[in-house]
Amino acid sequence: MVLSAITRDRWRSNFSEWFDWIIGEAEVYDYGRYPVKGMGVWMPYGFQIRRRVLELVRELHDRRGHEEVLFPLLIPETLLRKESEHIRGFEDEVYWVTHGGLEPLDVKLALRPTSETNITYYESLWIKSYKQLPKKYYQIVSVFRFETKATRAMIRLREVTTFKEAHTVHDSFEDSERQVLEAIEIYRELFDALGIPYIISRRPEWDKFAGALYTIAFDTVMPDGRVMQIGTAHNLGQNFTKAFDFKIQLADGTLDYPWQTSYGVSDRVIATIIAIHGDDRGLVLPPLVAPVQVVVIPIPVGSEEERNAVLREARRVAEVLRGGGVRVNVDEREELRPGAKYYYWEARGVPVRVDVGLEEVKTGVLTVVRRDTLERYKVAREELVGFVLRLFDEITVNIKKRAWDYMTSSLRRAETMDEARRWAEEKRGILEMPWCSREECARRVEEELEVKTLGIVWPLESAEGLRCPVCGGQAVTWARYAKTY
RNA sequence: GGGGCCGUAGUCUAGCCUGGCUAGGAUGCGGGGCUUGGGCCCCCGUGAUCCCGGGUUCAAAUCCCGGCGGCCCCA
Repeated sequence: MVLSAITRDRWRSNFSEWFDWIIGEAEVYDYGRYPVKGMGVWMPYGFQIRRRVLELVRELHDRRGHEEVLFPLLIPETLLRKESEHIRGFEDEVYWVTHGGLEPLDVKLALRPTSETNITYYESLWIKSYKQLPKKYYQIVSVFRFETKATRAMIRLREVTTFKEAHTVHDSFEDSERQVLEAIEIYRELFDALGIPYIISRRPEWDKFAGALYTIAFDTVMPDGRVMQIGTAHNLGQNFTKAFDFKIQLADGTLDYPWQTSYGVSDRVIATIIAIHGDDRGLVLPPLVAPVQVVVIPIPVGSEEERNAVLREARRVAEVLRGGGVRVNVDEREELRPGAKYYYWEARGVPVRVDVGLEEVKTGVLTVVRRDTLERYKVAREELVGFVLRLFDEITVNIKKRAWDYMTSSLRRAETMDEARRWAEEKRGILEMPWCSREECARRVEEELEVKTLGIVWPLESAEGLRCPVCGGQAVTWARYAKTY
């Protein structure tokens, strides 16, 4: 019974290939053969992971007074064009419905790329008074973007099937600022619960959401060292309410345009769970979102009677676990040998496995194996539930720590371009450098190091006393750079 | 935006350059036997309009053109 430790060679050195392999192998997402570019299919196992993640997302929003709604998929061109910055940002990647049957439409209809416009329109109908505020809506829907760059399974899609977008309305700028902080808190809690590490940046002016005052973004580092945006929060100011002539009555009786925020996460959260926690054998799922938390593998040997005893014990073990609130599955398939089942469930990232053979039947001591480290434990049946529940916590803590360690190790600070160039040769992770706040200087860094500007450290960190490594001027803040998805 | 590689059973792949046999193998799937503590083995069977459209040719998976789709690198 030789047990090799986990490896992450393929995961690390050939991440792209690994990712495409595992989403198919684990039956999460079928991508690459739907006859429309950039669109894939959630398979049953993947759908269950997605559902658990969405349960968490809903809970985090509901708990803070958000109300779930559902708006139409089609947005008339007239509505989408109301806010000029907004449409300018999206114009070249909107899908348009131009015909109804054979009849050309008078007004083209957009497949929503995001829903600020049609939601603001309805808010202007529903909300009349400051007494109704703050108002927090959210919906979880498909959005469409005609990506011109290469599309990627779950990461860069033309149909993003899991877009949670929250939209809020406030009677003052201050309250909208408070709301941005709440959005950040929600996403912190979300990512913390999933063990996903992140950094928070304020996006540069030239990369903020089209129509926003500013954008705060969550990024994480993928195994290949590239950085991926996993969540954003925007303060929309009064840009959309003005464009829609949406006024409310304030406490002092005057009329004014309310303030808005919006914030979103997508399929990329699920892609990140897969990417960040995985290893060469496949997925490693946090118990919180694992469709199957424990798989029981019967090992039937010996006589008919002995084999039945093993099966009975396996089922009993599963019942005991179910009684403890654990999602458990007994793999009774006869056509597969135990070894094949181990590989099967490991690829799917089931957090804990329990083996039941003749030995376990005789002694009442079970063999428990954890997915994240593949460590084995011998556990008396009476202690199983408590042990497994504690093990869930341990796994959650362990994979989170492992992920954060990786993230932290991929963060570098440099104060000169020479240092930065040395960093760029590795091309892994995130670079932080003092910045004078001039776009020109950040652009120079982008060009020379072949990176993108993620933005500035949030919350704001002063770089007073330091020099901008590009122009030599007074630095104001720390800027972040990385190769991005 | 620019460049490169690729598309053959459910999946992976050989064949393509140098056109010509029944498109070969692995895996999967169905049946049978033997097994079962880390992907067992053996036998039988099954499964492909060679991505789509057009062209060249006596003959196209193979060569040419166009489209659709996937992957990688660079801006």
